[in-house]
Amino acid sequence: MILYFCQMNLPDESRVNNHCSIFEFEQSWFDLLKDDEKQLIEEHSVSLAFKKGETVCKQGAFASHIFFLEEGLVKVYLEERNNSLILTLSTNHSLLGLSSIFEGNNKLPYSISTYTDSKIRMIDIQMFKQLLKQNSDFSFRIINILNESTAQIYGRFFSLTQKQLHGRLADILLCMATRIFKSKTFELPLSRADLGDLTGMSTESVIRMMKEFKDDGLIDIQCKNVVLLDIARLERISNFG
Amino acid sequence: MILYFCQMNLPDESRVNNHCSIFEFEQSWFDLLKDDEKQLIEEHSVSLAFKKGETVCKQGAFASHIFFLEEGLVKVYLEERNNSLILTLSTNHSLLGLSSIFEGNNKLPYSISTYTDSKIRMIDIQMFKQLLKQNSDFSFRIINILNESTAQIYGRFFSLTQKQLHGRLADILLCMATRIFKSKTFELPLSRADLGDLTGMSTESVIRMMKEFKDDGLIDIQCKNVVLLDIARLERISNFG
DNA sequence: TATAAAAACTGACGAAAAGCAGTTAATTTA
DNA sequence: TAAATTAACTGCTTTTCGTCAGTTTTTATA
Repeated sequence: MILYFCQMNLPDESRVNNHCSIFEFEQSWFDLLKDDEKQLIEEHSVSLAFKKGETVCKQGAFASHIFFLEEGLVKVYLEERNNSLILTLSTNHSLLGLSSIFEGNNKLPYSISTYTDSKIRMIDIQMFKQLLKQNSDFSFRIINILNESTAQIYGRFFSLTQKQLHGRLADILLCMATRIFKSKTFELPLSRADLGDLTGMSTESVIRMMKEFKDDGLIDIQCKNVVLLDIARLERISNFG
Repeated sequence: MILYFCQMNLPDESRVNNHCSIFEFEQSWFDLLKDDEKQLIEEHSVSLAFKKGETVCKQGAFASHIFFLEEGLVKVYLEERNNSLILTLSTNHSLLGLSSIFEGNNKLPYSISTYTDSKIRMIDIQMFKQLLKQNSDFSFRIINILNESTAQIYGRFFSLTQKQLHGRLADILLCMATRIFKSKTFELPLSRADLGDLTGMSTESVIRMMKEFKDDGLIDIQCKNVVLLDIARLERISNFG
């Protein structure tokens, strides 16, 4: 039985929250700025259109912008030698690249690339820092955003280091359903290799585990189309590890 | 040959930085406060003495304080079921518990406990938030501190998920030498089990790897006393994975 | 629409690392 | 200072998971 665009009977966010890789802001930071500050942002930023699969910024490059994801889906990832680790997926209205606001080091700590066609506003980092220094309501909000993101990273850190493949895959599937697509049914924008980078496992293992989940009636997959069939059991797998 | 308190011929910080679990602030945040704000901090905080091994705060509890580690060595860690994962070790002058400055959630995201007798100033979190909202130089500095800590977590995240035991152990040993003890020779304050929680490996594996390193002439250990003998090779192991 | 290229998938194999059960050594504590 | 408890260590077994070497399917490109 495949449900299309089912009424969401989705897991309780607060429980999934912790092991989730997706990063979404409801908070509006822009509204905290004064009119002249808003204008400054507009003047010192441009909105660019990126195609699916394009690189937005490269780890190690000098940080020149803060990125505001107006629309799209992107991955934030570390790359070193042949290994790559996805830190978070980010959707609409995320503020990215905040980690480069660090006086000691002006290099980007991660790379960002798009999964779908995306619109990204690139905000001059010097100007952004200036606003942080002059508007404390704004910077307090940014601290909140940073802390939310840190909490997510902690959850993923725990998931990837303490759970085994079953748990990690369950985590990521639940996360996608609740956080990105807000539906039990969705079309995966990531390749199996990307799922591997996201869960810290090999591409082959991703495929094997997905097949196992399918055989067990937990999910249904046809290539990119995923349906979560038994969320309660997926949650148990996620919690059990 | 065992060197005691050798002149440090220690690895280049910038290279080790990334995979390091230790967290140390040179930056002074207190000086950015105005006199009356400093006074507020003093009035709304107490300095407590913790014995070795004591718990400072528990994950999941309501966050009521920011912790300033005036003296000592502590671990910041996640605990869930029987698993535990050390996020960072922190030494003198670290500001801890900043992650709980998050409007949406006032629960502590991690636990903290001491390795050595420690002096910790507990600062009322409401007052701390108040200062952040009114003093943007101060909150900008806090953003810097948060970002430094995030960068460290990323490095550890990468290390624990992409490297195997050799690399992870090398990472942590180099890190201790450069960051905590600032000497090739040091007395380990952590048990083998703690090293396991820090490197994401079992206690037995820690012991086995340490023995292997010893047999290979990389380090010398006698129970708690550690000497790094071949730092260049340890770095190669760290980089190679 | 044919061809090339990239993803998805499969099965066999082996390496890495955890778990177990027990011993020895080092600390506590009575 | 002896007994009890905890930590460190060892060898063996088992599990997990990655690697390799393919085939099949899908997608992109000429």
